[in-house]
Amino acid sequence: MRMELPVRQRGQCCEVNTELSTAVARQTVEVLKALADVTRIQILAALARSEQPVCVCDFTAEFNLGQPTISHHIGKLKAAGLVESEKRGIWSYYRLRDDLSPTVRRLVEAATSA
Amino acid sequence: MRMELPVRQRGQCCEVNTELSTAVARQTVEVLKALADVTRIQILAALARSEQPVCVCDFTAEFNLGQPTISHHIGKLKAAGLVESEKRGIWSYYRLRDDLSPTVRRLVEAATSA
DNA sequence: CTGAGCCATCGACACATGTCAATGCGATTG
DNA sequence: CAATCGCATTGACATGTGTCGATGGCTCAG
Repeated sequence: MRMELPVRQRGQCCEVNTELSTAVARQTVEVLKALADVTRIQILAALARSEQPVCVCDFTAEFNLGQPTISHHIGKLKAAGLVESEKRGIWSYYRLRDDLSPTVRRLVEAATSA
Repeated sequence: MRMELPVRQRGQCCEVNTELSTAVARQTVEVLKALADVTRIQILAALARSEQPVCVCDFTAEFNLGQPTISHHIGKLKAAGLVESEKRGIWSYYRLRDDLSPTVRRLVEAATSA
């Protein structure tokens, strides 16, 4: 089942099929960087599962982190376009955006499912 | 279609359903961090599409980066368990591992498809 | 109006990360 | 053996990132 290793000649490299434009890659990386943190991925998993929007104080109570840190993480999720917020009275309610692109949605699902 | 915002009381936060253990999250983040770089995601996309294993010099020629930098990135992909290598003669051949867990495989596909 | 609760922002700090130049090492060619 | 090639490793540097304490603005209860 192993692939055959191609025969090479010194000083002669092969063409590489990137097939993934730098622009697209950059955009995907933006999302991946937003996901690549333990706290943020747990926040996102909670939002993906929650029936109702969640407040910042809920996360502050759940995780062992200060409130500014939670705000910072949620801000990153929002900046990446993964999360939207709605302020009512004292509270800021957050939820997963429902207009994510198919690619981003698949990434989020894969990252928060396991 | 908007979710109803729950009614809150001051000084009383709600429970949060993380439902994603810290251990699992940490493991997923490990993979996400390996993917969250423009160069690495392009390398991985090329490996995922290539019929044959690819050498380091191929990437060095393709991207506008030095050879140590490419080696560094491939090393990260290997450390994350996404890539395996085989050395023959002068060349180090790299390919995408074929024994990835379903979750990791979905992540890689979602990240390299768009 | 006043105090208290919720949250965002700012400044600071330690640490991780991407990049490069220089070096080293094994394999191959001459 | 000597020179060259492919690649990994090292050290150094600038930049990005997670965390915290302090602060300030906003809203509601009294």
